[in-house]
Order: sequence, then structure tokens, then C-alpha cells
Amino acid sequence: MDLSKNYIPASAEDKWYSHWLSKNYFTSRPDSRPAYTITIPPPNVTGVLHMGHTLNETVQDILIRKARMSGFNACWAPGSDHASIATEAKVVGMLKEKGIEKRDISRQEFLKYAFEWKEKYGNIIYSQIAKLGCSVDWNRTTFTMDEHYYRAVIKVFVDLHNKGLIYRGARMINWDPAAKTALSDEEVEHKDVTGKLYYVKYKIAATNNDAQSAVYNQDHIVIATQRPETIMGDTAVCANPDDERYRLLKGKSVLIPLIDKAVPVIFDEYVDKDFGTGILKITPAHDINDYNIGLKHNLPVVDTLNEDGTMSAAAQIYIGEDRFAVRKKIVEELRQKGLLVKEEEYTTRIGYSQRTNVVVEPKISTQWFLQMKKMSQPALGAVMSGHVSIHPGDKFTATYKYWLENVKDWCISRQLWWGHQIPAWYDEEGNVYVGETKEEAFEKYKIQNVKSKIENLQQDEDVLDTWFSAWLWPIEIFNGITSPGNDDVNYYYPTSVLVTGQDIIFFWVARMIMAGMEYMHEKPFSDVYFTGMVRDKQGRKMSKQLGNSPDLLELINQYGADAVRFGIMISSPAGNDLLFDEGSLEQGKHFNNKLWNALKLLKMWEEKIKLNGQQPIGKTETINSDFAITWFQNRLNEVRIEVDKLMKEFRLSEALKTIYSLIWDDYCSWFLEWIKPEYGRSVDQTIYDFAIDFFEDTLQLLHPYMPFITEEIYHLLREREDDLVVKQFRPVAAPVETVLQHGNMLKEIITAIRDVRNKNNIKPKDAIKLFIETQNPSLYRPLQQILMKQVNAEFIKFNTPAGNTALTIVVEKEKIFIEANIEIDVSAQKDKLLKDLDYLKGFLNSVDRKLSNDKFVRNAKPEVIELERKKKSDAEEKISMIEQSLQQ
RNA sequence: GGGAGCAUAGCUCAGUUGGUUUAGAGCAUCUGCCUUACAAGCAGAGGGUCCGCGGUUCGAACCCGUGUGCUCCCACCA
Repeated sequence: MDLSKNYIPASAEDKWYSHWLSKNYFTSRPDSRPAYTITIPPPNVTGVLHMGHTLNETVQDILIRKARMSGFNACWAPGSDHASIATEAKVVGMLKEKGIEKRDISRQEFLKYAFEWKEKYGNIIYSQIAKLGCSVDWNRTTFTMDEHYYRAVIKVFVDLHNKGLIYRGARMINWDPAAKTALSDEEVEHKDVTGKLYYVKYKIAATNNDAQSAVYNQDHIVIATQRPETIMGDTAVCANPDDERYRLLKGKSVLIPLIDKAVPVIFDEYVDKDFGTGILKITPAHDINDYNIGLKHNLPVVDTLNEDGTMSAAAQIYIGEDRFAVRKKIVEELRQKGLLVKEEEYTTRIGYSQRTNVVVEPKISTQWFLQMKKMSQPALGAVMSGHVSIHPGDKFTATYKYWLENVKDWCISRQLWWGHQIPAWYDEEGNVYVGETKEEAFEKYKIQNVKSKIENLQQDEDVLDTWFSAWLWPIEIFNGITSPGNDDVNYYYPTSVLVTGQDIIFFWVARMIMAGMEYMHEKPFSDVYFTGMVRDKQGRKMSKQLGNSPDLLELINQYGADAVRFGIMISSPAGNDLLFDEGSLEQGKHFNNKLWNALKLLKMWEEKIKLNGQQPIGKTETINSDFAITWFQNRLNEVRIEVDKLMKEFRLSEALKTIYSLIWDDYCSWFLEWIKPEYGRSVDQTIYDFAIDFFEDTLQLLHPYMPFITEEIYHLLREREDDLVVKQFRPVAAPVETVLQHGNMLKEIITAIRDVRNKNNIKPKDAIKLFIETQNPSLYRPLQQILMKQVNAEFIKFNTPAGNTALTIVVEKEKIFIEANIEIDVSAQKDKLLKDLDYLKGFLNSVDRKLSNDKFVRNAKPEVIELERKKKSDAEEKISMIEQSLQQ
């Protein structure tokens, strides 16, 4: 077999992914095995996979592949989200390029364009998921606007409305002037911004000729505001009733600057006497606090802004101009008219739309809301009782609890077309009828209006918040809402684990648990695994503006999918942010190559066996290979147990490190070297078979992380029908401690001798002679040959005096003398021994201090004391050995 | 303003109810090697005030208090 010098990922990746698909390995149907289910967090249909997705999908694929190889019926259901605001914005932009304005076309026409657009771009994300090697069940691909899914959303809306949990009303909501829609509280991101506080003069209206002299002989008051462009919406000014300065203004009015409109002075405890000037302008249409005060004092609401953030007719001035441009103009005008007292720098938090990144306007608007209090209780209980466990728990459980305990009603209507249209119909008088269909709504309408026609009803124009459909994901992906109790949902629900970013804990995770408890009376998943945010090397968020977000397909081209997966997993502790560094992908590529070279070595051995036939080997050689085999077998068992434990705890990065070291260090650097035949000789067939078996076992362990190369090598090792992707893990035996200990001792001795060789410039080709002083020479019988080969010794003699020129090293309790054919510098070795001696004496001292402490001996557990005594005697023994050799 | 988390080698992180811990790993660094699988490699090595201070304890990287610095979440003071 001719193997390329290095591993070439591209061809292997395409070959194996289509092979797996053709064998339907990723297809899952209910059967007698236990289910292991993951529903993918549906990426936006408009998007491409970014590094955050890559981390997420890789984690899921690792978990699902591990489960598939461990006796579970693994089902990973993929899909995508219609992402109403984001997609609608893209479609609007696309139409604009064609010269079409959204307002000039009908809803039907718009949706036609939108679906065309979705067909064109919606599959990009799927091909990227495939490229990464994700073992999703493509037969289960679900889109949140699929026919059944659409029906499910409508059904849930009607059901919650019937239960009295959904209502319609005018409330203060967050308005996005760019998308021209209402948002939920969660869709608003608050950022610290340095703004200005403007101190503006309001003239006191001269009602009874006494006002001017009454207030400190002034004809005005001064009010601080951040938003001078909203003064035209003021309907009062307000001071604290206890504030002496403003007491005399009771019953008076002031004039709004620039438009000279008189508004009353009112008093309310809410106002902080010490902030600003202690008097506040009340603008009920554009501030939640002002709105509440307005309600309390029966103030009118004057909305001075249009939907797009320009000034409305109610503002009287600057009509049609943008709010921020108007702010500047008004400040300038105030200044010119002498109404601006001063400006102050001021830091405040401003709400931005998560989607469009524009400043959100608080606005009074009639919208649909979902009452959250009742639904939040079971969702809270599910997590608090540990029924759903969050990883890493300590970090997020408290956040989750706080949010649910303080949750406010959810504004679920959006002024968009792309999405699930609200199933509510209005008659001519504006009465509303909710039903799954127009006919159903009409039935309700008919009760009071017997003679009416169905044509009189008009459907609500708005659609539902994207998250109002996403929260049904783990249920409706298995048709659990539209076809309750079907075989799939019975079998797959609740799902096993949800893997997602911590940034959508409220948007999605909490709400899925609510929906699960409401509609399935059962949690949607048992575990939630939060991945951190992917940042660049300098810890900055990845963003288009910074240009620090790499293109996934390019990375796969450059390093291969396995290396990308390796690189992103090797340094991603659960819940912590991941500092993305291409260096780790490089490491992944090197690892690929390491595996490839191990394969090449084994193949060379195979060729040689074919060429030379079986060769008889010596007894010692057999014994020594036996040791290598027994040792690696036990080491493998040890690692398998360790990896299982780590993966159960979602410590995937550590599990990968453990496997990496097993393969690179234990298998390649130690095991293969130990069984490597002398130059020109071929390896024994039995030993060779073991080497292949072990390689397969390690590949199997690695497969969930690096599926392509492991499958490729698995097939190159032996002619076979089966595939690694579905190979079931064998039960693992407990490792034998003494075997592992002997292995470690052997490795330590080899390393120590190599160190001596290195430090004394003994060339690899120069053989050395070993004299070992030991209490247990028989221990060496199974490893003697390995030891000689690994340090290039021509012989080993036990308990035989060495010559005067020999160097001494002490490993454990073994004293090893090294003789070389060249002059060696004994003084350097002496320094090393002195250094060891120093350390040991310090160590002994600390142990002695403990043991001579009465309280320690009285209080510590007996086994701890025993341990300390052993430390003491070991250290003493070693010290005397070193001292002895220093005297020689 | 409220809450949560973090601080261990140059970097990223382990360190499991306090006791083989005068602290480990990977990457990076340094030294020597083109040794017949692998220079994308091999063999070695160096590198730490466990953030500061105080306390509990026979014993602290680990528990408690406090200070400092970072990160995140939540909140309607103009």
C-alpha cells in the first residue's frame, strides 16, 4: 500500500461523510435501545456558521457520537430558525437593491420573495454543518416555519389565549425604529454611554402676576435632561413635595421652551431632591418612569416620535427630522435663545436593539403579551430541584433563578411579515376573536353577530416573536404539539442534553423549560451545557467590524475538519470563554500527522512480515514485548475509565487532552518504541496484531472528536466491512496498579539515563554500560531488553560494582551506574546530585516538622500519619544513597 | 445600585470533601539531534511570592474575613 507522506484531509472527509450517510448511520428510529437525543439550537436561516456555532456543533457531535458508540440510539435533529427580524431585514435590503420598497408590495408578494430567498440561502448553513462532520439525522431537518411547525405555534397561541395567559393591551414597550417593530425586554442590550446632561430653563407661566417674585425672584426654573428633543412631549414638570425650593410653585404652570406650551407643576415622592436640579420634566410617551407618574397624575400622553424615529406632527417643530439630528438642533436653538444654562458630561446606560443596533425608544403601544408569572413557577422548580441540571451549574443557576423570579410579561407581537401571523381577527368595531383558523374565529364572532359574514373579519397584521416559536423546538421537532403522544415524541422526549451559548439562557433555555412543563408536563432536556463565547487571541469579541472572525470553510480547507474540531476543543473549558488561536488548529494538524505516521510505521512492519514471513524470536524478546503489551493494555483501560468519567461531567477538553497524551506519548513514544524490532528484522505477528488492536482502540476513543481521520485509518489498518462510527465500545476492565507502576518506573529510569546522556554529550550511537544496584533484580527481567534498547546500553549488570569513572543516578530506590566509552564530566553530575540532595533534605525537614509536632500526631488520621512516616523513611533512604554515591 | 464568577509558569488551563503538593499539563521558550514512521519530528531541560493582607487549623493553592484587579448578568434616577 502506498501511503502519502502526510495525511490529506479533504478526500477522506468527503468520502467518509457520504459513506456514513449512505449507510444511514445517522438516521434514528425508535427501538428497544435507550435514546440519546439532542436537538440542535437552530441557527438563523440567513446565516453562515461562525466560530461560536463551530464550537457548539462540535460539542454536540462529540456527545452524540460517543452515545452512538455506547449502546444508545443516538438522535441528533437538525434545523434552522426563520429569525423574523434578521431575515426580514435581509429580504428588505435585497428588495431595495432591486428597486422594490416593502411598502409598495403586498404581504403575499413579500412572503413569496422571502421564501425564494430562504430557498436560495437557507441551505448554506446545512452544508457547513456537514463539512464539519456533524452526525445529524438529515431526515429530521426542521424549519420553524414548516407547515406542521407553523400550526404548532398557532395552536399554542390559541391555547394560551384560551387559558387567559395571552392578552392584548397598550403598554410601554421597547420600540426599534430601524426594524419598526416592538421588541421584548430581552432583545434590548444596555450599553454604558457617555452622554450629556442639559440644563434647560422653563419659564414660569405668569398666571396670577405673583409667580415671578415668589420663586427667588426668578422667572424660570432649571430642569436637567438627557433628551432635549423630547421636551415637546412634556405634559408636566415634577418636584418632590418636601422640596422647599419648589413649594411655592404649587398650582402653577411652566412653559415648555421653544413651543411655549404651558404644563402644570406636579409633586411626587418619586423625585430625588438631590439629583440634578431636583425637578423633573415628565414625558409620559417616552420614558417608563414618566409614564407611570403620568398614569398616577392623569397626565395626557403626547407622542412626539414617528415609527422610524423622526419627529411626529405632535412635536410641532422639526417634524420629519431624525431624533438625534433634532437633539443637536434643539440644543443649538436653546443656546441661542439663552435657555441652555449648562451642559454636563454624564454616563448612563442606553438600550440598543440586539438586532439592528439602534437606540431603542420606549413607546406606548398596543401589543400582544404573554403573562409569565404562572408559567415561570414549574420552570423554576425543574432547575432548582436538579431535575434539569445546568453545567457549569454554580455560575448560571442563580442567574436563571433571579430572572424567573422577576420575570415580566413577554411582548410577543412584532410588526413584521416574516413569521407566524397572529391568529386573531378583528370585526369592524375592533373587537378581537382568537382562533386557529378564520373559521374558528368566525364561530366566536357569530355568537354575538348572527347575521355577519366571514369577510367582515380582518386578521391581525403582526407576527409572533421568533422565540415564541423557538421555545417549542424540542417538542415540535418530534411533532409533539401537532400530534401529541406520537411514537417519536414518546421515545425521544425529554431529550438528553441541550448545548448552547450562555447568552440565550433567558431568550430560549428558560422558555423551552416553560413550554416543556406546560405542554409535556416534563422537562425538555436533562442537562444544559453552556459553552462560552469564542473570542480572539486578545480576548476581543469576534465581529465583522474587527475582521477577527475567521471563515469556517477556509479553516477547514487549510487544516482539515478534524484539526478544526481538535483546535477548538483542546482549550475550551465548560462555560468559560474560548480564546480562539489558530495555533491550536496547527496543533490539531500535527496530531493528524502523528496518527498518520504511526499508521505508516505499522504498514511498514506489515510489509516486512509479508516479505520475510514469520521469524522466530528469542525468549527474552517475547517476555519484554509481553510486558509492553500488558502495560499498554492496562494504561488503555486506565485512560478509558478516566475519559468516560470526564465526558460524563462534560469536561470534554480534558478528555481530549487525556486521549491526545495516550496516543502521542503512551502509544507512539513508548509502546511502539518498546516493541520496535531491531533494524532489518520484522516484528512478530502476534505482537503486530496487538499493536493494531491497540491502535484501533485508541482511534475509537478519539473518534467522537476527530471522526474523519480515525475512520480513514481504521479502514487502512485492516480490510474490513464494519465502520468505526458505529463500533460499540467493549466493556472496560480495571487496570492493574502494579503493572502501571512498573511501567512508570521503567519510563522514569529511561528518562533519567537519557538526561545523563544528553548532558554529557554521549552520542546516540555510543553505547553505554549499566550497573544497577537493586533489591529486586527479578523486577527487571520483563523490561531489561526494553531498557537497553531505549537508552542504547550494551549490557546491564545487577548488583555488580561499576568502575570508578561511572556516573550515578538515583531513581526511586534504584541506584544506577552508567559507564561510557568516552570521557564524561563527573562534576556536572555531582551538581545535579547535590541539587537533588538539597531538595530532599528540605522535604525531609518539612515531614520531620510534622511528625515531631505533638498535635499532628494526636489529631491527624492514622493513614495520614502512616503516609508521612513512609515519606520520611523513603526520603532518608534516598538521601543516604545519594550521599554514598557522592563520596565515591 | 443589586447579583454572580474569576485571579495558579510567558499564554491557556488542571489541581477532585484541607494531608505523597517545597504545585501539574498543553502550547510557547532553551539545549542537543536530518537516529530508516514522523524536523508538522525525536531526546532532554529551564520556568511559579498559587493576586495582597489577616484569620481558622497540627497542617491552607484549597476553608473564613478583608483589600485589589478583571469578566459577566440584572436594574426605570432625570
